Amino acid sequence: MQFKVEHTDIRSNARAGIITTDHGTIHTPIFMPVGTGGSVKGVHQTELINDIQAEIILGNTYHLYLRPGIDILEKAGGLHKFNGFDRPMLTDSGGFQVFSLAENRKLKEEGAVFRSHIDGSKHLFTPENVMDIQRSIGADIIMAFDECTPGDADYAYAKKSMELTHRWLDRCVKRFDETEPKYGYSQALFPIVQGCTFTDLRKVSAEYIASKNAEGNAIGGLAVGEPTEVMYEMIEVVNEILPKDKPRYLMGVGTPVNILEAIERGVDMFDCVMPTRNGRNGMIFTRNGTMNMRNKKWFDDFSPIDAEGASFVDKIYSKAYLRHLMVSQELLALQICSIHNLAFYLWLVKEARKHIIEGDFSSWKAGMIPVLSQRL
RNA sequence: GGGUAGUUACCAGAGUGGCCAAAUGGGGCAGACUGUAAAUCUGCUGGCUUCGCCUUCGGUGGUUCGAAUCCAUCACUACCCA
Repeated sequence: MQFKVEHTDIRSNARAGIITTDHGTIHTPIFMPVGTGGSVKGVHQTELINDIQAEIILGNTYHLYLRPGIDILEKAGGLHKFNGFDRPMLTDSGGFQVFSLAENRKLKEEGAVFRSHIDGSKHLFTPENVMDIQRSIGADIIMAFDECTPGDADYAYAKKSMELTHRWLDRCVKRFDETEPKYGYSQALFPIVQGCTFTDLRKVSAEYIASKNAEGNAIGGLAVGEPTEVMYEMIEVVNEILPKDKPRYLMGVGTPVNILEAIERGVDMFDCVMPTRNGRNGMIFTRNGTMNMRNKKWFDDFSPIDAEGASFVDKIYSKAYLRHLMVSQELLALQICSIHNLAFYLWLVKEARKHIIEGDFSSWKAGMIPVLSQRL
């Protein structure tokens, strides 16, 4: 994997770059649609490529390990072969599940003992086997196994948790270096900064992560309950330290506004379930604000879903029709909303990139922020 | 023509003397959702000048301190017998 910064904004830390992987190039800043179980829910590969123009998507170690299981993925020849997406992919390590499945897991130095959300069976994730699993899944970018510290953790817990993540990182790196890719193309390992909402911990963590000299670096443990302003502050603190010549990935974020704010602070990569999950729940993001497609007010609005939208669904379907589909619980509603939202997110980062290159990112962003959070 | 069962809020359907503005489900309205245990979850859903008041349980008239609940009668619906 290679990364090249093409342009850096004059007034901010925003930058435009290119990541090159064996499965193709990624133009940053980029948004990565989340396909936890090997599929971006409700969206075909052709739509991802042609309509949404996704350059990279995510998968999740925890979910893929539980189902279909690593044997099947190896037999398939890796996730790319299995799901038919021939572009770059990234797998999360399962670290987030250590956080989100908190009631069903136990943390130890060795790793995390989980109970499967599918059948209740017990499993152990260690930095070593998580590396092995991600070798078998075969994503282009794989993530270190971390503990995603809750946003409201106290200092003592946050410190302990961060230190555990660092020790786990060392073990991840060791195992990663000892092993080879399984399918003939290279994989990059990204470590993850933790430290919760504490500036000094974030600094310590960023320095530690930077010292690993990885091909890219991630910021984790944000947008997990802390105030938005604190999240921005943490991004600033961390990006001050993380190397400029490596891509920075802000994990799990976020709203369109969050993304522009983070781009301004030097983040290059994003992923979030929001466009797909909220989409399935009837929320549509547009460059003019958001709409709840279940609301009565759309019932006789026959205008296109999004007249300025980037995707084909925006023009061929009306708001009234989409509301009807949503209210009727038609599967097509979920697909339309997911495709629209992902296309919008990809449009947003592409537009940001364009303005970074053209040199007017800050003023463009300043104009977008108030509009994006409007409620239509 | 005779018999039986029934008629409850937008719909379906509990409730059979006071704790009933009335369970539950659906529908409707609104909100939430940030490295996906999420096509999910949470509120509200008779009216009002909302610590209270008013109007509702097919219609009307009774019994009772008190009725969606008991009685009479009328109307309608379903099924059964002719």
